[in-house]
Amino acid sequence: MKVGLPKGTRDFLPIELAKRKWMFGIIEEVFKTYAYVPIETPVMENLSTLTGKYGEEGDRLLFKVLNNGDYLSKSDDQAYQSKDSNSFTTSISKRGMRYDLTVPFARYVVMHRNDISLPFKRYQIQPVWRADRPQKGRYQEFYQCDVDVVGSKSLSYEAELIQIYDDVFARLNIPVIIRLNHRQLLSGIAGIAGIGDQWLEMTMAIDKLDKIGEEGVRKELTERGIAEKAQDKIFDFLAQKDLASFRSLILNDPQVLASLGEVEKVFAYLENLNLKNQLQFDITLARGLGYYTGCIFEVTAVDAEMGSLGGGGRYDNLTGVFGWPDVPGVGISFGAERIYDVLEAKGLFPADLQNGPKVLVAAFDEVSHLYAFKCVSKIREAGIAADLYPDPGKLKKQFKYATDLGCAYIAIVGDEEMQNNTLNLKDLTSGEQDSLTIEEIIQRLK
RNA sequence: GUGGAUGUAGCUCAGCUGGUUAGAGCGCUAGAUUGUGGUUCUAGAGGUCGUCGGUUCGAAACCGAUCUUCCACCCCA
Repeated sequence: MKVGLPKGTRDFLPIELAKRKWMFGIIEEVFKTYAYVPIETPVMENLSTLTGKYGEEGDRLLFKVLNNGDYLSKSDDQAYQSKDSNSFTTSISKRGMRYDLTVPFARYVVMHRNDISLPFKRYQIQPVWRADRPQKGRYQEFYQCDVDVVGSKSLSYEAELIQIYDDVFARLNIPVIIRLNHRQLLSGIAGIAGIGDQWLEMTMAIDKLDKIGEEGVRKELTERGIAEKAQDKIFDFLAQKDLASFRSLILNDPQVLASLGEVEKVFAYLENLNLKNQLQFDITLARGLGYYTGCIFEVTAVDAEMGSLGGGGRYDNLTGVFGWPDVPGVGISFGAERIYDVLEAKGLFPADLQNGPKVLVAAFDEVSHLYAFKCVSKIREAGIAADLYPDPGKLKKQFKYATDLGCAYIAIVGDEEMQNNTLNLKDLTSGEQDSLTIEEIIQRLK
């Protein structure tokens, strides 16, 4: 039997999991501090809940779950004959695996609207699945950490979420740039440039400005059928680096003015609050997911070659498709795998992440092994992680096992120790050792 | 989904234009050392050369398919 893993998925070693838990712990702690509560949703959703929410591209990346039973006899034979994969798929698959945490959350809010009170602030740390082609920092199974609040239009939440980004990355010691933009500012620019109906295409093109430059963006805009005159107008706006100069370009377009006012208000909330990371208004920031309607965010590491470490935005009508219109919401997501990779690359995990027991007890012979078993029990009763090596005898083996496991101490028991009612406790890092009673050891290891 | 690279011991990698029994370092196991790990020395184990098929007297090497990983797109965390 040849063993292997589906592509884009991974196992985690004990030390890796210790690091991940440390990272998730910090993120979760910040979420709780800002008064968000945890929820969970199932791995699978009805396919109808997921399809159409992420655009055509997203539908292609959805993992579908094959129906149980004799699914072929109930399949759409006509779709099969005409090689229509989409129709055929829906006839043999009614469930899919979650693609992100936001859409399932929207479904959750609608279904539990009588059990939650608005504004509802929740966080959710769970894996999601995408049938994307894997690359570095890009997997088919990966964790997202989402914080969202639904049921309020207050821009104080935008400010709060920026604070959460700032707080988490400061605690993780990763310097980041938090970029902020507004979706309607983008559509407003498109309107002023006379291409209001093509604003989404414009957005996708200018999103790449830092990657392909002005020339590249212009080329792409031309390919998308946007006239040169309109392009010039667009680039007038893109050249503006701050809000004030941006404002001077907007004549009297009420929609754009209002959006700009929203961005300004977010900055006003954060004024004098001493963010530890850089917050930047960036008119070129665009985010793919179709459902954002207001402010949008993205976080990138200052000095690491890694895509975005997180993103989010305001979606004023996400629950509408599930039958509950006009519930505004805003949220952000942390990309756990990428943050992990940055932490690893920069050596930012604490060195003392304890993944093994605090102490390993080593016995010298069968008689002392019986005694050692009772010692381990007492240490465990005191709430200290302790283990007993199963085979008495060779100390070399027991030492090696203790080191490999990451134990801080080893406690050796032989004739001498049994007579004196002690154990020989050795600090594996410093090499110091003492003869101590069980009580003294518990005191020392607490 | 498109284009391109990659795969040899647990890990990192050698292996010439196809030619005896496929190597090294690290790691692993045992011993030196029957009350002390990390250092040192000695010995040892470990490979269907990603998989399947083809070309050839002969394939780790050449060709095809497939899978994995990686890179650039697309998109995204």
